[in-house]
Amino acid sequence: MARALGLPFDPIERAGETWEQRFGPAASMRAATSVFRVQQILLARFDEALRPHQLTFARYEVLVLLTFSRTGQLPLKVIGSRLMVHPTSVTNAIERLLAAGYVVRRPNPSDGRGVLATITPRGRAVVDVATAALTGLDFGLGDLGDDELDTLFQVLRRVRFGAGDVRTEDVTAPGQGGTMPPGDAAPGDR
Amino acid sequence: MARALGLPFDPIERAGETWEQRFGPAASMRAATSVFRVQQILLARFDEALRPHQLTFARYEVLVLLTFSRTGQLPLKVIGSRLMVHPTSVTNAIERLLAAGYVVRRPNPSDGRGVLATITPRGRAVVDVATAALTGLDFGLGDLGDDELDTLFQVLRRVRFGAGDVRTEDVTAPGQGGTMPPGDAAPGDR
DNA sequence: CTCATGTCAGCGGAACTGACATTA
DNA sequence: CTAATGTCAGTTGCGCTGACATGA
Repeated sequence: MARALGLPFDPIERAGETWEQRFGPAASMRAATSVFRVQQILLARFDEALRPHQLTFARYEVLVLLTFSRTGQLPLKVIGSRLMVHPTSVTNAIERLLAAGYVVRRPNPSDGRGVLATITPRGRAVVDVATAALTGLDFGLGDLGDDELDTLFQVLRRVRFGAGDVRTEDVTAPGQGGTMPPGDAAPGDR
Repeated sequence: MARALGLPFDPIERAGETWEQRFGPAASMRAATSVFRVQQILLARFDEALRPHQLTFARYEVLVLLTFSRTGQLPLKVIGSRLMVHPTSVTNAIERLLAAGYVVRRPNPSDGRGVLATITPRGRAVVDVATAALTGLDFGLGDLGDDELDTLFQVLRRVRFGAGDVRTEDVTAPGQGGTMPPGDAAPGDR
């Protein structure tokens, strides 16, 4: 759990005031610093909730992705590209999930180089309880209203798209997306 | 640098659609996941910009905090509480900064248990160039306007305060804060 | 041949725990 | 005495690099 600080002032706001006197506009620095701090808070909450199930948030995301596929299995490369993690991190996460009995590995019959990770019944069961734990926490964002949650998502999406997460020239317009069925073999997964 | 993905769709938006069919409202999950991804993007950008100066973002923050103090020195405990990091992490960061010649350590004359970190002229110089590098990147948030930067800060602040970063019962009201002068011996640093 | 997929060994940085010394 | 400050040793988790094997 992230330590509660209990300072009588907001350290980021305080830093922003000094920053403006010293360096100039502080809006970017304050926002970026806030992203870091909130990520730290959320990660601590998630990992605490998931630890009893021998999961970290990163591994939980892998399992959820597998449950979202039609057949409960995905090539490792798809896992990496969807979750935006390094190939070696995928290998490592799958290894841990394997040790916990949540997935099995097998060669990809349609690509001799590839490996398929398949979720097990135990894996599906732990996803259910872990998801209940996280939604019970409101994903750490229970202090925000629906409008604020959506605002947060929209603003951060602009940052993500600017970083090249998505080929924006042909992405479906926000708000009317979803014409493409979710599945495990979506075109363009690279 | 965080890998640019170039997916033809937004993986978080896609996950949110499936989530709603499977588990229910996805607003919290989408927002939380977005915070994680943006933090990853920003950290990669910052560390890339800071690496030539033998700094990480965490160590850069320590140096900036020191330049913000009147005398250029702070007890390690104050560094830890302002930057919200674990005591052993402070010790480690100071050790690295010491090795790079950016700070010196000395016993705290007014508390025999404590240690003061003092920024060196080299440290002040590297803060200037590193700050120029980061502001040149707009802290990774150049795709956002001033209004969005402020919205992001405000929304994330609600999350931070909810986590106990600040004793909200006596924090100065946002927007008219700043009555307390910035300094290195602010009351209530614990 | 090139390119893609994945593993392996190893490294760096960060956050943590528990034990401990020192001092307020 | 208790509580606070900080260090030390060690662990975990993550993200990376470089080298490599295998197969498309």
